[in-house]
Amino acid sequence: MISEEITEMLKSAGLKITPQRVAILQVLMDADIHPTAEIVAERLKNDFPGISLGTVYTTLETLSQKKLICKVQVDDGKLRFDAKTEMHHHLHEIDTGKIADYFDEELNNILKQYFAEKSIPGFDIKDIKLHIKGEYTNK
Amino acid sequence: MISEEITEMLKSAGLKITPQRVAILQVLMDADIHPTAEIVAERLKNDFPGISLGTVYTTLETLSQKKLICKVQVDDGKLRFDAKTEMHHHLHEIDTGKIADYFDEELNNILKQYFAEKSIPGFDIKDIKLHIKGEYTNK
DNA sequence: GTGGCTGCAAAGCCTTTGCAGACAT
DNA sequence: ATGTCTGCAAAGGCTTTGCAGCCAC
Repeated sequence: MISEEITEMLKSAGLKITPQRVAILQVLMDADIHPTAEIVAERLKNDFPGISLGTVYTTLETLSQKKLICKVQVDDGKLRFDAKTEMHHHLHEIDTGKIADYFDEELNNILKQYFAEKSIPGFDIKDIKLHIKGEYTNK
Repeated sequence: MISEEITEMLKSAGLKITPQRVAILQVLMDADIHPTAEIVAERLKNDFPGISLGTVYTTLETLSQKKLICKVQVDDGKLRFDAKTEMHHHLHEIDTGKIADYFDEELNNILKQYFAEKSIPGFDIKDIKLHIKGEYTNK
């Protein structure tokens, strides 16, 4: 994603544009996996040698509150972050604890249709995410 | 669940039968929500005034390794535990952070059939769990 | 110029670990 | 009898908080 789009995202969320925030969002959007705060800080070390881990934490929290990113948690106890906002699902690799994104439009349609017909009494669904646990067979 | 069944579960997992372990499993199985270690300890205070929080943690970890219970995590950063072993799903109430179980055999069948036909390349699925986020409308 | 943001350090909280005594088998 | 388990306390790791100086606006 190009820097101007990121700037625009921050601006429309009512946040000041700082180099750190732009860089943190950039890292998250380019990330293959769902990084922890520490991983984000690590990847910023080249461009921002002086960046503070505390700032990364607070920035991620801020972005999360503004709904620009999401928090993700698995059973390893560390908080991870996700810049994807479209409906998607997660593949948990049991051995390594890694989480990959899983996009499946056909599945989304099945789920939407299912819950359109059969709603859960008294519960208003905002989001559905599949957590698919398993392991890679050959690699 | 009656105490003899719990004893049997522990025995077949190769664990020694101690009053603490039986009580912890009992609490988890009777729990309406998914308790944290602290909540479990709290509920045990009546019957085991001297029980240690550390013991609760280590016991829950042991039970989890023996697959008698599962770890559950949401975005509040606390580890929670679940004694349900059948396939089921979770309703996250956004406001309160509470997690309720959601059983739906019809949905399970749809998911099983879907992934039987359309497998994910190179990925061997062990478990599928829906995390349904939303809020209760009227209560 | 002003309010918000960063960096740093300290504190906080949840969880794990180490060890001595106690217990289940 | 012995190997495991409990309780306690200390340590550990991740995250939050407080504050002074700095920066975007």
